[in-house]
Amino acid sequence: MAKEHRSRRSRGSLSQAEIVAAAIRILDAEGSEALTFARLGAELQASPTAVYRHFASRHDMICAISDELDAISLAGYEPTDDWRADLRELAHRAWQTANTHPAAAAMGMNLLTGGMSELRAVDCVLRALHVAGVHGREAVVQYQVYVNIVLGSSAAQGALLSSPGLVNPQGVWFRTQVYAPVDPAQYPYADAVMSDLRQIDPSEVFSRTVEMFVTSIERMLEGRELSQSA
Amino acid sequence: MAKEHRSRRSRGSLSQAEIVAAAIRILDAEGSEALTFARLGAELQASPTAVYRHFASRHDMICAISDELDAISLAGYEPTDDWRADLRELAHRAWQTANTHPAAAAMGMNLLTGGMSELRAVDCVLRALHVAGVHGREAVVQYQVYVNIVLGSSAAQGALLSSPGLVNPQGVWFRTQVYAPVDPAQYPYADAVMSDLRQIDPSEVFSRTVEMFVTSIERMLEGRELSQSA
DNA sequence: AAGTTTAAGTTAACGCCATTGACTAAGCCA
DNA sequence: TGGCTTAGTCAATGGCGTTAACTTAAACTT
Repeated sequence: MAKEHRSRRSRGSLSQAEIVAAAIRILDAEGSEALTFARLGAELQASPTAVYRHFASRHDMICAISDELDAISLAGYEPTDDWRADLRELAHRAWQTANTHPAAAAMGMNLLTGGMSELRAVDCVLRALHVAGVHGREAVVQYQVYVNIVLGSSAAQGALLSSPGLVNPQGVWFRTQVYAPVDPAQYPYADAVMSDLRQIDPSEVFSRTVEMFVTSIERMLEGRELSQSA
Repeated sequence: MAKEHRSRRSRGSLSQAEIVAAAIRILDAEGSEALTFARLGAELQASPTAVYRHFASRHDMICAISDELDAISLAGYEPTDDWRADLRELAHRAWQTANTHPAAAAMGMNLLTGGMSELRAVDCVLRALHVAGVHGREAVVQYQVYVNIVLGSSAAQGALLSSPGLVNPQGVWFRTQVYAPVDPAQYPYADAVMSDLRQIDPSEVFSRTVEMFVTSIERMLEGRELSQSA
């Protein structure tokens, strides 16, 4: 029963990058509740408090994790001349990341990380808008709409996938707590489509949302041409 | 220094409704970190653990708070025959609630509460879509898009308003942590609009997003008419 | 109305967690 | 080689959600 003595990690063997990688491993395998300093220490084969030499607080670490999600999403991305394809691609990448690392996405994807990868992501979206012909203040507003939509939906997807009890074996979602003794006639519209509600494909909803955005940009550009020719 | 003895609360004097009301009061005044069982007990002038007679866990209580946010948003809402106005009105109400109770909104607005008010909200949105002429599976998908957008944006707004250090005295947002030593030339598009980024009006972004949704429904209906006349 | 039952409110405790301060030793520079 | 800096470690702390056992007042029974 003697506590197994761990050899002290050599000086400089830890880094923010390694800690973030370990954290994501834990989140993927055991969910958001498992991400504690104790568990992190075990994963790193280091003292639980060693992390504090690299992050000021848990929140700081989570921001770094979130920024790493941005980095993962952008890895290998190359801008093109097709702004539609770029906006779809960037959205798709965020969505993919949320599906690959749901707990991490639920935890940090709607946070402002203040990190380099987030800045790069901002730049990529703004570039696509610029290529489309959206500039200045308008670009910033549209950027914010896009980010809200893409990151909001992705974070929600992460939460859905990583919260046990919300997803059944077939992978479709349902409500844990049934709307108890309610008169169905009181909520006829909800009642009528209850069965459909359980069978929504989240990725279809997401791509619809993204298409909605792309179309709205197209419309804006069309409107601009009209007013120019007038 | 003797501990002030509180007279025991009489037997049925606590209720889920009163607890939720107290919780929202605390969240509004002191932010999400202040919502502890101890603080809640003080607010209710009751034992911290008394809450457990009414909610199975903290998470259950938060779901109830979230459902109350739905109730607040819907209070006084009356459906009309104008589906556009109804969708705007419902979105505006959620947004208003997020601005009035930011910490509560940040905490629970993208949760599935399983409560009655959520069900009523679902019914209201589906009704508006039905009036518009969107039914069945299509209605469910559009409903989900709408909910993701409205609740996602509102929850993000709540998080923004309730996280200290993200909002300056003038009310416009900025990043706490500046993107440290980065070559501006590496992210030219982000760099070019940095000053604009700090001056976005979130409510403008929100109404743009809602208009985008309404317009996309209109377009869908137009397309439907075209294919019918063909 | 008296006795019984039930459960809401209380009390005290437990275990987990993030965080801190003091300690240790490994790499670095003079 | 010897001191200095600091990453890694250890031990302790305070706050938190949660639980079990206890109290007591309302409600039910006959």
